[in-house]
Amino acid sequence: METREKILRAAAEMLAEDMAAKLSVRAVAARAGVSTGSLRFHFPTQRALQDSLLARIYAHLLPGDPIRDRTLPPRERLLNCLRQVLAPLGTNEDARTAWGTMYRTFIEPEPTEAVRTAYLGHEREAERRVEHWLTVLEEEGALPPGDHTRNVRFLLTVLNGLSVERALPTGGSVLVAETETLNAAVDHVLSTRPAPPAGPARP
Amino acid sequence: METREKILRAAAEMLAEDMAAKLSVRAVAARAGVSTGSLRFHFPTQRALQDSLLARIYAHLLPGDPIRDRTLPPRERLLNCLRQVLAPLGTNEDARTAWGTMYRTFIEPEPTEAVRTAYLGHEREAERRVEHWLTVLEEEGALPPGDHTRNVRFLLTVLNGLSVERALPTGGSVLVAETETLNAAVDHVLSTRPAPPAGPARP
DNA sequence: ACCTGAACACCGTTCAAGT
DNA sequence: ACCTGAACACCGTTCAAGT
Repeated sequence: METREKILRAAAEMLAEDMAAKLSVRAVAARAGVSTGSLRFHFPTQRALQDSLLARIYAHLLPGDPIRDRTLPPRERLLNCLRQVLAPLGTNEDARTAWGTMYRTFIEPEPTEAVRTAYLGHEREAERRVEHWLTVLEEEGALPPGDHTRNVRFLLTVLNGLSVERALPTGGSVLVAETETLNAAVDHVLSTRPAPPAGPARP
Repeated sequence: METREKILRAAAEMLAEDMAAKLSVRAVAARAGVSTGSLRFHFPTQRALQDSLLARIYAHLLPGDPIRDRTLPPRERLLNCLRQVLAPLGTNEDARTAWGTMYRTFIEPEPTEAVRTAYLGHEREAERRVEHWLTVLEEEGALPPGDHTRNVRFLLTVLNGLSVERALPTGGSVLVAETETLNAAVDHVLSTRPAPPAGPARP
């Protein structure tokens, strides 16, 4: 087996055993049975390793890419992408247990460096996905060119809010409220021009 | 000046010069002109230092009753109101324990009728608050008259998202990301006319 | 082209020792 | 009670040297 693959598998194993595993150069290299230098040869930076790993995991977890479906208008496509993030959460019971593991893994324990970097890995992967969608829409001209990080953060926060609301007790229909809020968020993103290179706040 | 104060100021300066400054033990200690041991004496952990710093910044940032303060433009007032919701959550440690009780109270247990109504009470109270703000802005003409429930739900979802993000491990500065997202949300609300009586989506 | 492992410059935290 | 600075156990990255 190629070294690169050995490294990725070793890292994946460690992550499977503990969602918040440390994944340091030396730990992964030792587990894979290679040297730190070799690991660095294949993954020039620690972040590169984590990104490759999470990208692989997420790819295996949810295929399909509604953003490229040109038969639908941009708004509907972005909406579908966002829905695809929420879908695996389920509703009620499912969402509650999903949030249970989320809570126990990343909120309840002391935010040690291990926990922190594990979470930040997931966060970066999520950012990359949303960024991808916005980039596609930008290429089509549905979104003005520029820096999207502001909009990415905004959408991720909305998704976070909606996902906890799925786990919380609910009054009426979650789904209509969710759709309305998603619509509002997408509206906002599709009607703002991206931020200029610098500046503290306010588009 | 007391050492503790010197340390906090040194850290504040460094953060002022560069929002993404490193704030390592040695860097801050050197800047403050104290030893690393002394810094550890006043702030038992690096996180303790960051928490004290952020607490001070937020405290300095938040005055009282913001929505009626006609000296500020509507946007800033609504922004301050939203911040005032997030403020008592605290950051890091505080936010984590706050979310702990939230989780154990409303998510973990079976959503019995008792749990449900208890939560819905809180939710309605939050809705009433936000509704109040939007009504004030409507009376001033900053917001077109009509039904605000859509916008209320939207803002509450954003607040939910931001509040979990406070409890989750954090990468860079919570402050700037939070401010930008709040700005985006307020922008959206202040630039939409309220929805007509019925219809599935899209203003 | 791939791999090794020592070396470098950093971390945060601990702790005996001073005042 | 406060402060010092060395020491410890870790990082991620670099790089001359090997195959």
